Amino acid sequence: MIYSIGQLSKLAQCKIPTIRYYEEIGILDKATRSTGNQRQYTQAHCERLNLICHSRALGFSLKEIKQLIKLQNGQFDSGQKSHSIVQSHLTDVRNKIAKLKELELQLLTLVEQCHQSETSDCLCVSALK
Amino acid sequence: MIYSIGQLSKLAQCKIPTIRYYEEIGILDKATRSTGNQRQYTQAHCERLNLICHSRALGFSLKEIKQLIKLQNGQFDSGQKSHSIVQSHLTDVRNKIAKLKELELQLLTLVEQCHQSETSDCLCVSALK
DNA sequence: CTTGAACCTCTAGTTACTAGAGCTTGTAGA
DNA sequence: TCTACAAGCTCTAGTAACTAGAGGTTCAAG
Repeated sequence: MIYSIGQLSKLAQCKIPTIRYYEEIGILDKATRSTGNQRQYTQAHCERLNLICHSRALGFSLKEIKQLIKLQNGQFDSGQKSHSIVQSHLTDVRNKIAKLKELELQLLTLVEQCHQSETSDCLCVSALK
Repeated sequence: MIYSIGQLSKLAQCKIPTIRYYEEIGILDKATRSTGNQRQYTQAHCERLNLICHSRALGFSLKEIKQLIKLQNGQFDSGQKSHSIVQSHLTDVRNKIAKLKELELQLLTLVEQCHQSETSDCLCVSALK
């Protein structure tokens, strides 16, 4: 299964120039090229790109994402170093989850406020059920 | 309770130039100034800054954060518009939570792999208990 | 008063995209 | 085969969000 950059863009919900950028900086493996010099991506590229984009949307830097990719590829440094990297990411993830749950509660509070401020016009509460 | 920019920086875990940047673009209210022209921040500033920094760390853009702040200040547009903004953010938050939980699982898998690849040197498993 | 830390503004650089110009390739239809 | 349009290419430069450093001022402690 071979994808053009446009197809990959749609699959991974990631803009074409961004994909080129990721390839240029090395976080996404270089694509092979057709005889017309067009990029040819594989399913593995697609999965990698999904990981990158989701992690970016969650606030991880590209540097952090690179670390994760290395670890997922089984490229472990010394046990202690990999351990501290994984541990650090895990702590970060759990902090983000906690913070997002707080934010969720705040947004639900806003729903209530929105309902109270414009009872006749606001469909917030019914829409959330 | 009045804070200098350095104090606020420590409280909110946010760099001084970033605080200045946020004030300049208007996402953080302007501080009053001392007779020596130094910024004087309040507890309210501190709470606002916490919201901004946490939201940034979670991958929200400053534009999105501005929207949230407006809503929290009770500045509602028409009911339909505020509803769709809140709904959109709530959906985003829930998606991020789901994605983070996936990532957490992946990291826990990495813990196992790390353990298997370097059993004698790796303290991952015991450290997580 | 002196000294060093913390503050100020301003300029410019870094990271992470994003847009557009000008060109080539691929594909569908006539 | 030709034409037209969509999708691809590289390159330059701009935007968003910080970040660093220069050169100066203010503050606080000794």
